[in-house]
Amino acid sequence: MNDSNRQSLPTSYSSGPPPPLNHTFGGSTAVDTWMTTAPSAGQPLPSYGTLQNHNEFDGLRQGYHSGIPSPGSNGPQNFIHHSFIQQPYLNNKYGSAPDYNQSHFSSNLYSSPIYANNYVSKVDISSKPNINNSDGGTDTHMEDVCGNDGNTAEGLTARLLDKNSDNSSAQPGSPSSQDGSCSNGVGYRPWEQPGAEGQQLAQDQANAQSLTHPTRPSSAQSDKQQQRTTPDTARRTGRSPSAQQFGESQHQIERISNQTTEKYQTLTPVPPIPPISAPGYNPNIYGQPPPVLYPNTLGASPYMQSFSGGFSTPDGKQLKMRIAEPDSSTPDIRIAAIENSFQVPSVSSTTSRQAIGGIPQPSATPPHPQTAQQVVAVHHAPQTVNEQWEASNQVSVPQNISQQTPAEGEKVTKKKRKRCGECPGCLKKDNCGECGPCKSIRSHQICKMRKCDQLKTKKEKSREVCLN
DNA sequence: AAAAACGTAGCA
DNA sequence: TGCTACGTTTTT
Ligand SMILES: [Zn+2]
Ligand SMILES: [Zn+2]
Repeated sequence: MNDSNRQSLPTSYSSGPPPPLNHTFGGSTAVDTWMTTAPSAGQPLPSYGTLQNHNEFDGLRQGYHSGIPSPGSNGPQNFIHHSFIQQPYLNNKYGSAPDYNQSHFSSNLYSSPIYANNYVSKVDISSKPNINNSDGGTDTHMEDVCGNDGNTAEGLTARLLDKNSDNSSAQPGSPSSQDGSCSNGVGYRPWEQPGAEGQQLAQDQANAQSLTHPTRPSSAQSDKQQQRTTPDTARRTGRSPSAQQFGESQHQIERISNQTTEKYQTLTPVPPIPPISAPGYNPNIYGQPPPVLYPNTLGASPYMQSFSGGFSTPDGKQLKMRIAEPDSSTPDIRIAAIENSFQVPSVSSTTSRQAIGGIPQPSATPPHPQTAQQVVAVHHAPQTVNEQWEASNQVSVPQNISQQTPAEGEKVTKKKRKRCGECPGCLKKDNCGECGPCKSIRSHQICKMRKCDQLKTKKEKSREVCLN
C-alpha cells in the first residue's frame, strides 16, 4: 500500500519534495500519507509536514470523509481547520455536491456551498447560521460538515484542503486521524504551533536565502514525462520513500540550515515578503497569515509556489484552490475568508443534480437513472439522463468521426457520460478517502466508491446493454 | 489488470 | 473562468 501512496504523489513531487512521508506511524492508511507525514510534534519538521502537505496537496486528497466530529466540540480552533478538512470531502454529496448543485455558491463565494455551510456551521456557528442555506445552499452540507460521515466534499479543492487539515490533525497528538481529523483537527497550523514560530523565523531567513538560491535540487524541472517515466527513481533520488523519508526528516532537520529551510520556506505560509499577489490564495486555510507566494522560493517546487494561490502542477498548470484573499488578520475576516476559500462546487459534469438531496433546481436536469443494473423505480422522464445526454451527444458528435481514423479526427472526443444518480456509487455521499482518486488529486477521478456503476463499464458495452 | 496521470468535456 | 469528473493513455 505504501507504494501506492507514494505513487499517489505526484510524480512531480518526486523530484521535488519528498514524497509524503509515509512512514507512517501506524500504517498509514490511506489518509495517512499526509497524516503520517505530520510527524508528531516531536518530529522534526512540523513545517516539513506542512510543506509536504502543501505539496501533497496536489497529490493527495484527503479528507473527505470527514470525519469530522462534532461541531460543537470544536473550539475556535476548529473553525479554520475544520473547514478545511471537511470541505474537501464534504462534498461528497452529490445532492449538494458540487456536481449536482452548485448554483449560488459558486458565484457568490468561492466557497462552495458545501464548504461554506460547513464552515459556517462550524466555525461560526454563532455568527452565521448558514449563509448558504438561506440562499438555498444545500442543507445537506450542513450536516456533513463534520459530524457525519456524510460529509465529504468532493471537490478536489475540498480534498486538498482537507488534507491540510488532516495533516494538522495528524499531528502528534492524534495520529489517528483520518476521520478523526475533525476532532483534533484543527488544522494544521504549523506556524501556530510552538515549533512553528521558530520555523517561521527560519523561514524568513530561509526565504532570504531562497531568493538568493534559485535552485533546488532538481525538483522542479520534472515534466510530465519525467514524472511518469521516473516515478520511483526520481523520487528516490529526490528523496526516499517512506523509510528514508523518515530518516530524512530528521536529517533534514539537521540540515535545515540550507535546503531544509528552503523547503520550509516554501511551505510555510508566512511570508516575510509581500507576496506576489496570489489571486486566489487564501490565507485562511491555514489560518495563518498569508502564505504568500514567494517569488521564488528556492527550489520550491512549482507546486509549492502555487500553493498559495493555486497549486501549480508540475506541468505548470495550476490547480487553484481558491482561496480568497485574505486578510489574514482578524478572525472574523478569516472566517469569511475561509468560507470563500473553499469554493467549490462546481458542477460536475455528470451530475444529476436532482437529487439526492439535493437541491432540486429547476433548471437542473432530471435524474433518472435508470440503469440497467439497478433499475430504480421511478422514472419520470422517458429517457434516462444518460440516454438523453447521449442522444444529444451523439448528435453533436458524428459517429463517423469517432469510428473513423483518428488521424485528424483525433478530436473525436467522446462525450462524457453522466452519472446515473441512482446506483450505489452515485448515492454515496462520502468519499472513501482511501481510494486512489481520493488520495490523488491528479487522478481527476471521483472516489471509487462513488463511481457510478454505469460509468464503470465501457461505453460500448454499456450502450449495448442499454440497447438490448 | 489495476492504478495513476492526463486531457478536457460539461456546467455554472 | 473554474470546478468536477469522464475517458483515455501511460505506468505499475
Ligand atoms: Zn475514495
Ligand atoms: Zn450511478
